[in-house]
Amino acid sequence: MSNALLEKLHGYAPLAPEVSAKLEAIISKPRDVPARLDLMSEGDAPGEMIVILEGWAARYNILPEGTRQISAFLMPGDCCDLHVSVLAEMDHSIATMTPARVATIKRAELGALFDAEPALMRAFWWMQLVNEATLRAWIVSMGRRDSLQRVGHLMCELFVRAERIGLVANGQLEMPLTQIVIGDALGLTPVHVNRVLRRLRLEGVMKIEGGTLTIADSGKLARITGFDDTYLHRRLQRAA
Amino acid sequence: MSNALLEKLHGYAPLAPEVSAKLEAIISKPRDVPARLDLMSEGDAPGEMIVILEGWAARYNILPEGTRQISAFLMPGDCCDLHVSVLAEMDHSIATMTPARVATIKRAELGALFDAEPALMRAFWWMQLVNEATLRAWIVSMGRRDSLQRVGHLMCELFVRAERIGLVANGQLEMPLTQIVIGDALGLTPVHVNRVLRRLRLEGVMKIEGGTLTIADSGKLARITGFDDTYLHRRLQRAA
DNA sequence: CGGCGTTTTGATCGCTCTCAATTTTGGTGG
DNA sequence: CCACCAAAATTGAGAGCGATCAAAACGCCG
Repeated sequence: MSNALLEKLHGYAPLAPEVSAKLEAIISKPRDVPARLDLMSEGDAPGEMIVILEGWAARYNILPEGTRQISAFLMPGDCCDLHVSVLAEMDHSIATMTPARVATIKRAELGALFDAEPALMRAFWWMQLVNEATLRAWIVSMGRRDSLQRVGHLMCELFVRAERIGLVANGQLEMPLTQIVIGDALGLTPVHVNRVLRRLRLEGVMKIEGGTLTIADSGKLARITGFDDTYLHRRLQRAA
Repeated sequence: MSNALLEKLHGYAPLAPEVSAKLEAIISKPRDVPARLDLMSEGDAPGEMIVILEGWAARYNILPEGTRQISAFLMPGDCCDLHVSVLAEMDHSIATMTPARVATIKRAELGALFDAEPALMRAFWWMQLVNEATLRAWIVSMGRRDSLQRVGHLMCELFVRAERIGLVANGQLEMPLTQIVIGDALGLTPVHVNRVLRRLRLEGVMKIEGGTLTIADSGKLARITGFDDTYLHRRLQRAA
């Protein structure tokens, strides 16, 4: 409850209380950051690992033509680069999409804790695997789904992820992403995102209204978009 | 020389001879597999880690409509899922694109070796990071580049990767991918891939002829596609 | 209340898909 | 070595999805 990261890891693989406590001990004091702030910039030497505790962020690249492509959304409990610190410099940037609360973990301390607590390392590995699977799902969307399916699929993903961390209430999710941002994530223009959202709304599938996402007919939405949430919550193998 | 994986790891972070030897010791005897064979299928419980020693493979998903989306190409030295074995089942398939020679490593043995040789684990981590960066670059291409840039960018990536493992001779690369496969990777129809390749050929930028890729004007190609190879070969940080 | 960014809607353009047919290539068996 | 076959490459014509350009309405924050 007190920490979105702990909660998330726990959801992957139950952690002993003393392990949670050890992890909590090396997480820095949270700090608040405003919306639209770069947490890490392309070209930076990666420093400490950043954890999102509240709010949303996104990984993105700016192309020579000035267009932006978002390749991932980060929600509470997500980490900005578990092991990027072995690299010399970032190949993309990460910015907050909303005001956010973040904390940091020193890589050396996390590494030491991994050595002491293999279960923790396994939990982080799983998190990393889910991230990778999400990247692949993104590629599938961009390559083989039309605009209606793309928008719907992304909303399905965000909804399921939000649900898992307790951000969904009454079947509704606070949706801080503008249509511009959604377009930057899906390779669409904001104008077209708008038309797609209207279509989904008029067909009674889902709507974004007043900054709130409501999925009216999840069955129909899943059918339209081909959404299959298994890539987000695969179970751990029984034995090591 | 004897093993593409060792060679690749060595390129990332020089390994002591005895470490290489230990790794080599747990790699199974290579076996030959024909082209278009699934090495792993979606839904399978992941077993041992597979290493490509010769030939090309690809990760892919089949969508409900029957279309295929490829999300990665695997070349000699690449691994089919370093840590996927913590998951219950594969969320995608991997198939050979050419006749190939592969070997396997038992996860438990690799894990034990990681514990004994941190440098080896770091090398594998780096490999994993490059894979992730490649996925992100793929997303950027799909979202923000037109067909000409997409095809050119993919060829740049494959060329650089092939170069690094000694597959390029006289500025030429044996290119086993059909236009159908290229289309499945880039979200384009084979017909359009064909037209794009013709344009690139007529403009004297690059050509695929007789199963061989030749980059005639790499500067022009990089300019057209916005290719920046830093995501493929970032240097390790000096100190831990 | 003013201003700016976002959302919304309309009209038109163009890149890529679709459908279709032909040519070329590579592999196989006689 | 040649005939044959299937798969891949190539080219053409036309359609459609999403982009672009433009403008108006809305909402939020100072």
